[in-house]
Amino acid sequence: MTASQVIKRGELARRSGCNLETIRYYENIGLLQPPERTASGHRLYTPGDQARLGFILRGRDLGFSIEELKSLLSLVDSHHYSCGEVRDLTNNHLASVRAKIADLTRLERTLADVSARCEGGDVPECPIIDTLFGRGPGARS
Amino acid sequence: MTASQVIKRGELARRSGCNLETIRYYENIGLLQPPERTASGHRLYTPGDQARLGFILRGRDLGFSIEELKSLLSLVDSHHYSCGEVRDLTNNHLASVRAKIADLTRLERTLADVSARCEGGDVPECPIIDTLFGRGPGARS
DNA sequence: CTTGAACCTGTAGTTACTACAGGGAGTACA
DNA sequence: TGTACTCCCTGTAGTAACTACAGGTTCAAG
Repeated sequence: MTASQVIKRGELARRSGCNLETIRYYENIGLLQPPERTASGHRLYTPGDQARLGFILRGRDLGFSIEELKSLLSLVDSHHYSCGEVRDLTNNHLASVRAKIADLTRLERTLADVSARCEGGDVPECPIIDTLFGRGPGARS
Repeated sequence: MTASQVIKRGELARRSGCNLETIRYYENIGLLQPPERTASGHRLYTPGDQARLGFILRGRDLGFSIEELKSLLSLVDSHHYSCGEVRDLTNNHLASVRAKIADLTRLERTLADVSARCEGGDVPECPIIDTLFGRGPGARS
């Protein structure tokens, strides 16, 4: 490991695009392992650390939660993970993403519907307000 | 206002389906106005209060944020709101819901894609892990 | 040798709640 | 009248996933 491959937190933040504080946060919660330090306490990140942060950031972009990423990383760390375990975790996450899309799509339809019934303009009668007060058409309760 | 129309917090929670503590929370942050109290300090909610909570809960179900609900309620409270203002607020919210759906749909495609490339089973090679480490096919960086 | 950037630590703020601890009030029953 | 039990009161802490700040070292350049 040559010295040039080892970088400090600011440089890691710049290279990875991750917020400086977030890197420390990931260490605090155990996603990143505590890196080596200089004599005066500055963190030194190896290429391995950098790859691990990349893993975390890509996982985050895919919407994995911290807990899911911990599971994924502990599988990787165990060195005897199976592809099947990883796929199960991914498919569970995929299912929750699909559930969220379904929820939001229902919401979208309702909102578009209620907005379409609204004429806009300067009048004080508003079907949206009526809906929210439960006195619109098709109101339940 | 007859006494039977005025209810306490527990009853309001039961009738509205809202969590007991959430009612107090909505008062603390200014969504619900502080209700009348008995001599000993118990809150008494009028039908007007009950309608306002209903408004808030329906708005919440439509995905409006607390801040958006505050805006909506202050329009209603002003008694000279226009339908146009309400519709603008709704359409902004609708746009953000659509943006979320678009984000999640992209996510869903990527996840489905990467999961499909995964054979599962007991092997230690996994395209999902490879992707997360940035060494899968089509990896950027 | 001094300035300024970068680093260190712990802690507080964000959203929208939910839950709990520790106490006072209201009501039913013996 | 006592007491048991539920309800209500308050303030505070916890959740997810960060982000930001204050107050204090350390490093690197001129």
